[in-house]
Amino acid sequence: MDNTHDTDLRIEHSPTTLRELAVERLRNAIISARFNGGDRLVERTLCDQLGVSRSVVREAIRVLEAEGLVETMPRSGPVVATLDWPRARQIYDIRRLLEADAAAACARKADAKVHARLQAALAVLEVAVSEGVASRARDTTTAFYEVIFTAAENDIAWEIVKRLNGRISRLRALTLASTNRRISGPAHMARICAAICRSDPAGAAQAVRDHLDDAAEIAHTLLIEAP
Amino acid sequence: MDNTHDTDLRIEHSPTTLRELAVERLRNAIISARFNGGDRLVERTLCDQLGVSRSVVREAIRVLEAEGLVETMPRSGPVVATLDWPRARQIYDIRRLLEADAAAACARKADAKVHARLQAALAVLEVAVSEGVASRARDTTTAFYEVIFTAAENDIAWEIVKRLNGRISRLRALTLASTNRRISGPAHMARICAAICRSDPAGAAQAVRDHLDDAAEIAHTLLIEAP
DNA sequence: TTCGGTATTATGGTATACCAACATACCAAA
DNA sequence: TTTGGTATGTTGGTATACCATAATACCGAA
Repeated sequence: MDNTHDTDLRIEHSPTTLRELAVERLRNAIISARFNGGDRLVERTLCDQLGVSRSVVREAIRVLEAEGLVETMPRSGPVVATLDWPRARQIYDIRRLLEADAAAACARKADAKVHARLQAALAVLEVAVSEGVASRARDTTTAFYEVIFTAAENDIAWEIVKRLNGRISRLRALTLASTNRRISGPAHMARICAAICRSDPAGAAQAVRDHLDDAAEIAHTLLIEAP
Repeated sequence: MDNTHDTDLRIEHSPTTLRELAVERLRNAIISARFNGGDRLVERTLCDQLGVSRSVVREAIRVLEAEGLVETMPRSGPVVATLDWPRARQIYDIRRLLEADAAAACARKADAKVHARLQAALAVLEVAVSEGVASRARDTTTAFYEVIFTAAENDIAWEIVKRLNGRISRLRALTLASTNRRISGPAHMARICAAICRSDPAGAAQAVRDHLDDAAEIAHTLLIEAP
């Protein structure tokens, strides 16, 4: 009996708790605009809606607070976070810094496998955007960037970016799909992909910055002109 | 009766919940190394130590998990997060990006009041470091950076940086106080302060990067050579 | 009709109870 | 001594109870 690979028999059972399910369900409800910015999140109502006890709801709210999706104000309990332009601007600024850095690192480190993965993600993304379903466009873009951050070995930055994206999720869906752009969302991604695949860190970083400059400009228009 | 400043009479009473107190107490216990990386955080034990019910403890743990100070593994409950060099490296990388950007923005935006505030914070910091109490050095450095981020109007980035600093808190105290540096911690801060006060964005950003390069190198030494 | 006082309801904060799952201790048999 | 089976203890996950506070409704007096 060869015991060299004992770890192959290890049972890795990670039970999903109600809390985790509640977090995910609420997060999606917020991101998909089922709950809008400023909406009260009343614990007992959420209990009814989710079919769980208040303990679970409260802990889930703590998690979502930490993600910036929920704000708890004194005397009025948790509400869905609102987003104004100054905050959105900050989020785009931070993303620009972190995503450009990750793209550059990815361009330096990526091998042929990563290139293939990135190109596959781009293809899926292009289909999703052309189909015009905002949530699909957003999810496939997230997957595209995940390839980049994973290859860049920046999982902490990726966690931060994901959270920031959660906070601007409605904006993001709109800006990705926006048709009044000089360069479409997918075309921006294609430029990022091309720069990474020719191992051009500076070009990749610049392509990311271009994309985010564009997205931020659209977000600004959406937030300032249609409050 | 002039009602122009009705808001001056507004009572802004924000009650501090047990949860908030528990979060703060636990966070400090982790940051100050009373709990070390890998230590089990057993709920019922924490209840006894903190003198609160399990509800409060559980919600506090959810918050600290979100900050990255606590990790909950399947089947073994929450433990204090450990820190290895790859993760520390990422944290220093992200800080470098965000802090350099904030310093540059601060250098562009700061007026004489901000300069004075920054210089005052630097003076306090220098005293604290010379006194050799690590927690004081850390807190005063945090205050120094808070002036910068506030002036840069980057409160979201500041939240992120604070959290990241929490995760490397023990390292941070050691690197700030480290005496085997070509340029001391306070001297680095003085360079940052000087660049900001002469309104030199590029110089400020570079001074921050120099500081963080130095700190990361020391952290690397500490983590790799003394595991 | 307006206003003040009181009663009622809603809600968040906190404590406690219950249960399932896992870990550990103990004991008897081989 | 080793091993298997059982009992016991520990612990996290979840549900529920209780309480204080704030908000709202209601009613009577001016």
